[in-house]
Amino acid sequence: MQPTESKNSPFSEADSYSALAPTFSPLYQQIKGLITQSLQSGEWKPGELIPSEMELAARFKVSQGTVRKAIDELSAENLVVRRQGKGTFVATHNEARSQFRFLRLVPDDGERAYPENNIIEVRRLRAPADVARMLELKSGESVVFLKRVQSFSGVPTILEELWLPGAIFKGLTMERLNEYKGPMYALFESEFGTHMIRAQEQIRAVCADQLTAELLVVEPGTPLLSVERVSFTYGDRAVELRRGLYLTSAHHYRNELS
Amino acid sequence: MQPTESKNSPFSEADSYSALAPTFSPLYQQIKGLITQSLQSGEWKPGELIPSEMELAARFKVSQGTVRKAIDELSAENLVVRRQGKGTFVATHNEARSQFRFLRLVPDDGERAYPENNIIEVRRLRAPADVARMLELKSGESVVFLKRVQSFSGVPTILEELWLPGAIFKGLTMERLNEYKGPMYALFESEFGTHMIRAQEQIRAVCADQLTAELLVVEPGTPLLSVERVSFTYGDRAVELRRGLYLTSAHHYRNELS
DNA sequence: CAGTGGTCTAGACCACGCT
DNA sequence: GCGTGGTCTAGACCACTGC
Repeated sequence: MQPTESKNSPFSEADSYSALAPTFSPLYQQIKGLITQSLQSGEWKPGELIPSEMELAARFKVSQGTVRKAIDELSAENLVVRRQGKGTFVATHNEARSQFRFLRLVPDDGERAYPENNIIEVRRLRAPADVARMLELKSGESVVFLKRVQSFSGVPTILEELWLPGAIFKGLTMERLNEYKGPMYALFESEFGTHMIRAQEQIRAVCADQLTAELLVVEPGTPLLSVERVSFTYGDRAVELRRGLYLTSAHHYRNELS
Repeated sequence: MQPTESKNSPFSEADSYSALAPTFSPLYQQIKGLITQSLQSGEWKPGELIPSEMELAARFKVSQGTVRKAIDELSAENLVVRRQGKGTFVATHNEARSQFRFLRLVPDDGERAYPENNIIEVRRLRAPADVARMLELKSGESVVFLKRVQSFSGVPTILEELWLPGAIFKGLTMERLNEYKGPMYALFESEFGTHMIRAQEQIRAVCADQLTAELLVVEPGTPLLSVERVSFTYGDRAVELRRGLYLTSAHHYRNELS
């Protein structure tokens, strides 16, 4: 293992492969890249134990400290989880710990609880232009469309539409979805091998139209939070577009700025 | 410099000060705490250069690597900024780099630009109960109340009310505020010695009431984003309460989930 | 007890910014 | 050329987990 350009190791003897490559990146970044590749390729699946720091150091022929720094960053990005005395695990949505990771709507008072799920509609259709653009597909390619209402202790609060690339989410059925209690990302991960690592949201205020009002059992015109989300899996591939309408009379969207 | 409990250094000879202290924290965390104290006390002011890693290592009698790890975390928390070849600086809001750090409203298309500021009202008054609670004051203590409209290329978009502890923000006047172009936090920092390090927001959708509609030049009933923010300075002291109403017809609140 | 991640040290060299 | 932070290594010991 060598830096992409120039000698970097204290023991580099032969700097004879003099550089053409203009890009330099530190060793630990390259290690991080290699580990990420293994995550992406499925060599280690979500929830599994990855090799110990010593083993990885041996595999890549670098010191343990270098592997450590690579894993530190992966851990900071929530791609892996370290557990002292046990090892390092691939991050998963199938854990109590990550139930609320992507759910920012919290009750104004009272305990946080995961909402009930009510699937209204599941269809396969051709991607409209805007959806295709967001999901990095060609317009007209197959997508899975999904509509659902989520309720907190019986009160309908979130109306959501999802678009997913048809190629990845082939066998997605309403039955499969209704069995599930927790976050949909847990199902996406275990059933379709697609683990979400980050997402980007655009938030607006809108008024409920007629249909929305009926589904959320509010007056038409009620102000709602419009949340449009694009989610990404390994390698920053966009694999989900979500458009949600949140009722914020007893909940709020919480955000931490730093 | 020693860990709070038990020997930790490879060279610790005398472990005769056998522990009563039940709490253990790593050396680098303690160093981090000491550096934070110096930041809080104003030993190094925003924008200033702090001592080099070698100097700090000598001061605290630890290795450079330990100081490095402490500063790494402070840097990750945006309390300091490292610049290779120059040194480590105390983070400041008086920099182009941090203009948009706490402003999450971005235009749907076009370049990001800092909005114009229009102060409507500045008053000293006694803290209402809810405000006092949020700012960790006693009900009735003096606060500065501030109301303003912010416009993007002439279009009024944000209506905001601020409450600030009167004890800290004594000489805050409308003139002072109107001179300023950039983020208010830059002024708070240089004029009142209060540097904001993080904030927490609660977001809802609401409808514009009569007065709001006039100030934002929209129809009453227009849906708006309600953003309530509490900001904190060193030591997690709450020092600002902000209630904003954002017009989201040409802008959106952007958020990154990870 | 062995194995894992977590902390700490010491020393080397690299990349960068300035003078 | 010097001083800064950035990278890399090697080796020691600590804290936690599970056999």
